[in-house]
Amino acid sequence: MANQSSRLDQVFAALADPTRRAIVMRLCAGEASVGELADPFDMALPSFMKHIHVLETSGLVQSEKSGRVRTCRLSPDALLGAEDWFQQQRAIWEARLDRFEAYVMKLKKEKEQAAAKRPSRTTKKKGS
Amino acid sequence: MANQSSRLDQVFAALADPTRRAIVMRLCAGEASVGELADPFDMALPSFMKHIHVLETSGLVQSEKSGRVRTCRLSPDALLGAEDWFQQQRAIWEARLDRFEAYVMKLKKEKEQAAAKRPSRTTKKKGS
DNA sequence: TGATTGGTTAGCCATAAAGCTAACTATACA
DNA sequence: TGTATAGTTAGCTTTATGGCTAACCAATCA
Repeated sequence: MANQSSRLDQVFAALADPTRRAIVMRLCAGEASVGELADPFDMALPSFMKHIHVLETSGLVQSEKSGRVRTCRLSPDALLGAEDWFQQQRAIWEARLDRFEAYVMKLKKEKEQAAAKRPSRTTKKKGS
Repeated sequence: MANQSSRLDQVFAALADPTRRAIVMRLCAGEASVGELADPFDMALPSFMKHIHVLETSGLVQSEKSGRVRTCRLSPDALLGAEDWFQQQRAIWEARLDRFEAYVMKLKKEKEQAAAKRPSRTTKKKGS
């Protein structure tokens, strides 16, 4: 029934295509008509329009038509939303690295203390 | 012939699926076996393994098998690569905003100067 | 008014994606 | 040695994606 697919799903899916990434990059530099956007691509217009539509339903791009020309512009919110996702993951990842480092330091310290007590067992496993 | 699809394509495509994002999030907290990863999902193992494989060919995840259990870990490089892409776009976008702001300021200044010369035309268009 | 331009709709096709079941391999445990 | 566990392979189905052509509006321009 439902086309249950989150905003992030749509944004990442939109950005998974090189044509669409190129469009986004182009629009970062300023708004443009469909024709201008399509020009560099060796692709039939209807195919190209599908990409525009994907970008639009993902929320990355907005457009409006005046006269017979449709002007597209970037809507940076969706882009920032996706960027946030990365930063959250990185925060978790880095926290984990910190914990890992703390763990390694603890191991190291224990090992040093053990070595201080029994100075001859430094390289051996199974000392018990 | 060639399966010409860039690393960024693959990373974004991998992240476009909520199951795979969840796996990445889980792996941010530390490595895990396929079984542990699959547990929260109501999905047959072969289907789940496909997701792992997608993540692996995208470079986001690495895994190795010891005995009969395969352990997966995040490889943060690909994640950082994608994050970079956003930051580059944002840099372009912000530079453009700066230029736009400069342009608006210039317009404003010109308008003020025009108003100083002909004080009664402030709201009208087509003054020529 | 008639032709051009800019975009849109409709519909087709090939391939890829995401899920399933069934059957199999190989390690580990009893 | 036999059984349970952890993945894996093979093969099937349904739906989504990315491309095309052909035909069709609706503004502009001559």
